[in-house]
Amino acid sequence: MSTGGAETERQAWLRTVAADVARLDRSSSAERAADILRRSITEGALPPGAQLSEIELTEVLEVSRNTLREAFRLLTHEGLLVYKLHRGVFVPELDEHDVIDLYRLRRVLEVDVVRGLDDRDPELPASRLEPLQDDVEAAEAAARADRWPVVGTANMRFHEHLIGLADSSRMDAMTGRLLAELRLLFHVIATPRELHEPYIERNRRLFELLEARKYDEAAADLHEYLLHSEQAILAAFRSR
Amino acid sequence: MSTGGAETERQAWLRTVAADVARLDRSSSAERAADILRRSITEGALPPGAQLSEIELTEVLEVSRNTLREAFRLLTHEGLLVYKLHRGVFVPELDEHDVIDLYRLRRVLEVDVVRGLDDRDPELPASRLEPLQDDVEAAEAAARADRWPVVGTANMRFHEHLIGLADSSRMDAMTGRLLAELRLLFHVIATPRELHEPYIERNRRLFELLEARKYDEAAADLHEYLLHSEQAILAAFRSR
DNA sequence: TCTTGCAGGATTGTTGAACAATCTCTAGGC
DNA sequence: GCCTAGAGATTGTTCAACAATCCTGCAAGA
Repeated sequence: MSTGGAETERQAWLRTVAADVARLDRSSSAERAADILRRSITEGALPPGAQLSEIELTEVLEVSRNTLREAFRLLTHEGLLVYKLHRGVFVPELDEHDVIDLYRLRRVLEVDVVRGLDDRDPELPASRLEPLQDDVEAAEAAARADRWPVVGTANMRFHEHLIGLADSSRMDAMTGRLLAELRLLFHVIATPRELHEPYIERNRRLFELLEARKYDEAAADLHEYLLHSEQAILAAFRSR
Repeated sequence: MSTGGAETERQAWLRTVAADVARLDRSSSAERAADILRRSITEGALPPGAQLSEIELTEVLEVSRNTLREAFRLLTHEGLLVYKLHRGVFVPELDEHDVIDLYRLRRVLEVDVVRGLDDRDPELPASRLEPLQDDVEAAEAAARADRWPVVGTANMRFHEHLIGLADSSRMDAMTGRLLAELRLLFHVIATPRELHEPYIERNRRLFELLEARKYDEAAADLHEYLLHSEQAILAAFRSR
């Protein structure tokens, strides 16, 4: 084995270790509290418009008010909570304008990632697509089990992994935020099946196009896909 | 004056008042502290890699540790500070990889905004371009006065206002973050003149293309512009 | 000489209580 | 019925304290 080969291997190992360390380094209390609240919000236990009382949550989460407020700040900057000065924190109520705004950004970012794959194709190993395949299959399995919220989660993860192909930490962060806000919208829609079912098949087709390295075709497909999804949500929104 | 005209005028006024109120309603202590720190960082008083001591800053800013930590959180989510658990907050040290990442996002967002102006052209009043013109002229004036950091600020504001044409609050937020991080990069570069001078002229050309509603041409120009800027920063970065 | 292990000091993480500022809601006056 | 005033509740901010963790320097051993 050459020295160069050993060096890159060592670098790769160092990277995995660094990732592990970063995972262990979670700021504990505040972030743990934020994790619990995040799940409560994205899973709909805390509906849009709900107010989060400080004293109540300090008891439930067993953290001090200061730490709880730090958790609030974290979630505020993820778009999952909004502060109203001297009135408290609330789960935001998004409207049609937000749908349009969110989807505009999704289209810009996701389509650009797919289109950009052309340039970096040679260095993109096929294994990078595996997470996408897993997500597609997870969605299909959940659909067979009639578990539509799970389908929604798998579909979201598909798009997260899609963005991940760009190797851009900032795009990942932005996408995480966008998808979290999108989840907020889902909860005002009563029919999760109609909302998620069509995209199982579309995600599979998109995955197959990527696998075949037909990136331009995939980008065009994705663009139309997101327009379709936006219209579906807007329609559901208006008729509620 | 027609009723419709008066109505939009009134709406515009309401918007400015709302903005003023929002400015007064700032969460005071924490955000005020964050404002001061933000300036210190973006203007280079706190160089990349510097650690921010809590006890020291509580004395300087005259706020409690808790409030200061809240200010830290705010700046952390703007990308201007990074937390290291049990070690403190630091001004991040960006590298070439970050330059590439930042510029990739700038290109995607800014070019898309300009290209998208085509669709909403009829409803885009010419007055919307005024802030851009002001920025161009501010940069030109500052250049004549040989004040290159001011030129840099004006150039940045030009791009902020450019994104503002999209009327997307989320794009505005993202751009604010991206440009703040970009400022961080500028401070490792010793020659502000070479860094900012070429773009005064390019911004003016871009503005004139927008004024002439040649959006496709403007988008192509902007794309090439950002590639050029990225290369300039990368070059300055490597030869430091 | 270099590494390893161990205090000691310094800094951050978290808590709880306290008070000031602001909002909400109810009661009373017109 | 509508407006105003004040009580009560909630948030904004501070302070002091303690626990947990990190960094530094020094001594012991290979």
